[in-house]
Amino acid sequence: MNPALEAIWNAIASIPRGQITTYGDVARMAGLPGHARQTAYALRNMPEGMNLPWHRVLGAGGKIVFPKGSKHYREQARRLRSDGVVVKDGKASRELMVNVDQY
DNA sequence: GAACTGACTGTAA
DNA sequence: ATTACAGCCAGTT
Repeated sequence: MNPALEAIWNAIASIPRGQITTYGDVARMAGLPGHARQTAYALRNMPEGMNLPWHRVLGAGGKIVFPKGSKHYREQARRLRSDGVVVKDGKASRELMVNVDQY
């Protein structure tokens, strides 16, 4: 298959609950620096069955890349909050998750 | 192989 | 804060 995509999927799967990252970071984790868009491609074309925490992947600065109010946008925001991540005005923050982890 | 495309990113106005 | 634009790079036309 495509080893690059598998590396990316693998990297995403390794993101701990309550933690967030960016497209560029995922690419770097997968050993593909500068391939942020490849991460996007991998997410877009990910198989149905594999339950990846795709919602923990955000754009640079921790912001949701989908158009605000779009279906995907709401979905991602919901999942993030479900992870204990604070989402404010399209941007996700890890600040409160520290507290969550402590309890 | 050229042209386009995009769940990206950083810089500039 | 918002918008435009130019790099970016693999995949698809």
